[in-house]
Amino acid sequence: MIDPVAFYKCLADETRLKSLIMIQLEGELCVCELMAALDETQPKISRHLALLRQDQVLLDRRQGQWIYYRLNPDLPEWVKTVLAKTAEANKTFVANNLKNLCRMGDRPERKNACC
Amino acid sequence: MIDPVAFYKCLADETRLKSLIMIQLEGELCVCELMAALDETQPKISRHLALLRQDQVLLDRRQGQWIYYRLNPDLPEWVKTVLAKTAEANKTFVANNLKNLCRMGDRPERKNACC
DNA sequence: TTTACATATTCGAAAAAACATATATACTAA
DNA sequence: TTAGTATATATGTTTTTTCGAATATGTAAA
Repeated sequence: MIDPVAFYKCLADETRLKSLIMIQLEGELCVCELMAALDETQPKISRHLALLRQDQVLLDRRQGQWIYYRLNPDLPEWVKTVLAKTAEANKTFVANNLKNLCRMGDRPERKNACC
Repeated sequence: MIDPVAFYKCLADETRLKSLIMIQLEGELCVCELMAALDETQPKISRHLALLRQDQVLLDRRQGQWIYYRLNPDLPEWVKTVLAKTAEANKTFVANNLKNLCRMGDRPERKNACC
């Protein structure tokens, strides 16, 4: 059960919507990757992700020093559809941000520093 | 072209989201019908509908003293999908409001007074 | 043209959301 | 243990949103 108004408040902010779209497209992202892609401060990203986690839209997982966020697979079907369609139809909205996205998983030589 | 953040701000308020869902389900509703269904004041309904009109989500049409609001048929496909899925999946969210909905079109004997 | 009804808009106050800054926690490697 | 990196949270402030109340506009009927 999810409150539709609360869900849409999650999407009604540029930082959160871009984070969600990029996570939808990439599968999983950590805070420092989002900081680099969105060019925003750490507390700002962290605060918005905390909100998405509290509303059960995202799940988090720690791996070493990093905390990765992903979509909650138990979301209702209609919510998954909304998120998928939104990401698919708004790739240009995050195009410049995706350019600045460096995936740490793609660079195992960097064991101890983010982007 | 529609700004996805602005679009989701439209959905991020109980009055607006319920209005949109009911309009999606009913096809077209006027202000006084929404007032009765949502049990809210006239300026409040009117103000929220004005916002939805400004953002091109709704179109309005005057018929006599009443102004009917309907979905803008020229919205992008992904937006229409989001609205349709949201309405379909959240009928219980507006169930009590639909109970209080009196469609003036169904009562042609009332030529000069709303619900 | 007066009266009633439907809707829109304005304006100031209240509530909510977002922010920057500072600080706390947690993990890693030396 | 210490230093460095990543993330979270607390706090006070600013911005945005929402609201109620009053008022204005437009239509219809008498």
